[in-house]
Amino acid sequence: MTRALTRKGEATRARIVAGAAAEIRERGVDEVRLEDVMAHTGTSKGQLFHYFPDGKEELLLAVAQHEADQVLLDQEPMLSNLTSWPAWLAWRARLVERYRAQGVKCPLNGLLGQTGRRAPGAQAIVTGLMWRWQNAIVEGIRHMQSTGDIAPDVDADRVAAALLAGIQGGVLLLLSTGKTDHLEAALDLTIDSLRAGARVVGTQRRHSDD
Amino acid sequence: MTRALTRKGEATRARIVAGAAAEIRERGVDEVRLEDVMAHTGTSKGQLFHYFPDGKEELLLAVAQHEADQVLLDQEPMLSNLTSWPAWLAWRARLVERYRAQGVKCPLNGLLGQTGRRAPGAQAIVTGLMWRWQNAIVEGIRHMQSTGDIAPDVDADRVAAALLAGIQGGVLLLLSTGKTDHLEAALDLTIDSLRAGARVVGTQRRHSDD
DNA sequence: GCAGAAATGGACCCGCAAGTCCAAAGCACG
DNA sequence: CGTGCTTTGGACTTGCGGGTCCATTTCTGC
Repeated sequence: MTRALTRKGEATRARIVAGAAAEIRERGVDEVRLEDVMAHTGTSKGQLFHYFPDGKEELLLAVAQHEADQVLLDQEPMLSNLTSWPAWLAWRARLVERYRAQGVKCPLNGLLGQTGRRAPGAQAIVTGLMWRWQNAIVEGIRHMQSTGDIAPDVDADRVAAALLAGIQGGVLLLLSTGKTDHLEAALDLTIDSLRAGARVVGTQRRHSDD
Repeated sequence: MTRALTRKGEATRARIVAGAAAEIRERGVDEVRLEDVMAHTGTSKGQLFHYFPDGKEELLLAVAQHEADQVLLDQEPMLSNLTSWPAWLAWRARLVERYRAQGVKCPLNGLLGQTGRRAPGAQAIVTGLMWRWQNAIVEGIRHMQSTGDIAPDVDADRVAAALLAGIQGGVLLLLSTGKTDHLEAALDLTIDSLRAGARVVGTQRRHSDD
């Protein structure tokens, strides 16, 4: 079913997705008309329906996937290298900085609340994003456990779940309060508890087997 | 500008709000047409615009306020009486139970993401809700500090902010995963850290390195 | 029971934006 | 170069749904 796309066609398609994503980030899903996308990307209605035969729904899905990928990309290379406390702090800083800059214009907002209802596939995209996100955090915790920086009895999955929840909620609250206070508090308290855990365990230890 | 409302009128108005709220919870804001509300509440278009002269926007605002109040009411009397560890646990249980039952049908979803864009006032409603919510938590922490159950050097505002973020994120994740794992993890880890704090106080120095 | 106001019903209007259609232009490759 | 595709442009259709309007009924106070 993949239609033959020439290089030119592919470029146009990408331009549409990127433009639509920008527009949506700026003004919200249900404020963006196909006409806006056309104007903003210099395309015609014929093109839109040529590249997205199922219309708006298909376009929105493509945008959602694009934005989901972007969310994780924006955290790299920190997110994939949570291998020391400075690395964790750098990641924390990047997150706060990114969302502070972004302010109210949140892709997640559109992704989950709005796109979610219309396109059934959007749900899957969000779930996938969260899954990848949490996985990266779990990896980080496990690695820190392997170096003895985090106590081995810490439940990596559980803490990662709580941390991810804190981040999501922090961003959500950023949307209504305009402040990053909640995000920072959630990040700091969770990370602190991870650090404290290593000490409290008492035995500063290397660990290879379990 | 409060129009004179007879008892009957007031009842009708309330019926509209409650019916619209239910409908929206069930199917999402932008899937609900005025016509659906009419059918579901047994009212006519004339009535809708009689009680909500500004149309859908005004109705949505009323629904938002209604739902926001409900969110807090559902946590009572626990939320206002976080005066012992059993009380905290009861509150935790109520939250999890409530959201588990509610599943995907989340008023917040509609409130923030969707209503938020359209109605400027909706933002204020959400902010108000969060403010009241967090305040109640702060009160709880302060009370526990006054009884010595929580260490006095705990920053109540900060922990409450983190906890609220965890809850919101947990609910958000419930929407895409269908599981309450994140919500429970966030609640438990934060509450645990509050309990642990009491014991550790004095012996364990807080790290404040930079 | 009789003003006057509130409550109700529902027909109608109207604009908007998604989606359709086709004709024309561009391009690829033999 | 010419055949058949992808690509592009834009006019047109269409349905949906919010909002308007007014006629009718019901209620309230006197």
